[in-house]
Amino acid sequence: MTAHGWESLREALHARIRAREWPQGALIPGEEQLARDYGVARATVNRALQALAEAGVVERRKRAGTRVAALPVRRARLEIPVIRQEVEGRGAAYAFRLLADATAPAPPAVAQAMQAAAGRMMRHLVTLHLADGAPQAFEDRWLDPEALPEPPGDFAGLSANEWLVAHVPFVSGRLAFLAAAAPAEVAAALGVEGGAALLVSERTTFGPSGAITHVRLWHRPGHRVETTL
Amino acid sequence: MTAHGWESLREALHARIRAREWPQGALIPGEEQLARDYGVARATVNRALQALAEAGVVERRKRAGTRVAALPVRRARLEIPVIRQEVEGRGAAYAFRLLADATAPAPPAVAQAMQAAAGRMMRHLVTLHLADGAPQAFEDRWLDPEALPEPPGDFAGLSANEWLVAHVPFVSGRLAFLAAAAPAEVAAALGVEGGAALLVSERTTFGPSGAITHVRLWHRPGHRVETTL
DNA sequence: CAGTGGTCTAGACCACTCG
DNA sequence: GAGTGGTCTAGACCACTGG
Repeated sequence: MTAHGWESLREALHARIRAREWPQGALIPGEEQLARDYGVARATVNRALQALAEAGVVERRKRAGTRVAALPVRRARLEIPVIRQEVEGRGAAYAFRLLADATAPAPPAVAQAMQAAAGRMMRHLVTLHLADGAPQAFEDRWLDPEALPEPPGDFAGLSANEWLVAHVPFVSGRLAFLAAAAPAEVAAALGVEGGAALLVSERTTFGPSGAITHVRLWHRPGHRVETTL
Repeated sequence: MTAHGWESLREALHARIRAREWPQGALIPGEEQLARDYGVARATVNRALQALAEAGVVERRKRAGTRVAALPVRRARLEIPVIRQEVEGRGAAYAFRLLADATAPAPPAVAQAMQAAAGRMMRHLVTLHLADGAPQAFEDRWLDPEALPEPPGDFAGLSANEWLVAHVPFVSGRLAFLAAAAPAEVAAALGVEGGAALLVSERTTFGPSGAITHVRLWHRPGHRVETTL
């Protein structure tokens, strides 16, 4: 019943939960009680329980106490690197080609994702990312010029992604992964057959004054997004 | 320069970082200094900085101090629900059909992912998950019987996934998302055309005594894995 | 070896919310 | 209204690691 640090205390409590000492949904003792039981300060118990709550093992509510989660939800941490970093991290040379740069009315799906009026004029950028000359990802980006604190200029030398992370304060964003068959334009750029199954990541980024950009990234065949739980 | 809680302190420091007061890679003041500056206890500064570190905004090392991260890596938290929960959370009725249950030598790819000897005999389960009777996901699971603390019995009434989360202590796992064209068997079960682009999640779970199970989950067309950043 | 972050303690106050 | 978790303080010790 002794624990020296909050991590070992977390393990001790986690073990008791796994052993069904407290069944699913059951109330476990309060922080003060556990602090006495284990001979530690209440703050230490608090940290251990917060870690378990963050891991989805328990649910905590004021006044109601701490309960064993009915069905444990796994939470994974996903790291989303800038493409250039990902490529260079593999020891490959990064490059990109700006395939198109135009101003056009945003398609309905994009406008909806960005919570903007349908048909709003936005900057549309199409970029191909390369690793050692081989196609890595096909990027389709819509950028709301009104949301930018300063005009970005052309994106010939610096990718839009990197310009944005350096110049626009980030507030929140939405990210989704899905699978889709490659349209002809994407397939041609990536050098795959039309209709090939590709992993697509969609990202909408919001700044202080609303949506900034919406990106659809078609990854090369075989690309995997990996994480540990 | 006053901050009342660790969250407002985190915001204050984040704002100074975004304002380039400390450039990328720069060392920011130590905890003790910041505690004096803001008139709070060092523990409060510690919590604020730990939150920024977890968000990828700063990097902290003992002795070396806290630095502004060179390129901010976005970290997203993915919640991986049990399929039944996901379905029922949408208000649909969950069901599953066990399509196959056999013992067979693990294919090389599976054995490698589970860090087991090639050809090791494992239990192979094929399951179709349904939401309101409509196919939701096609599951291909390999289960190492040696890694289980107790024999699981048949999985006719309780899905293998739920039996495992309830009976096997979880240590770590690997999760990957990819896109793949549906093989004939999967396409038939999901009611889609062969070769359709499907989102696939692969998961390998490790217990105290090694790999427990390896799962390949073919999601229905249009399925998205979403998160916020 | 010295400075930094990591952690723990004992005590306190507060916000929230359940009964 | 009362009990719970959330947070803060002031002080302390320690592990790690860069110079």
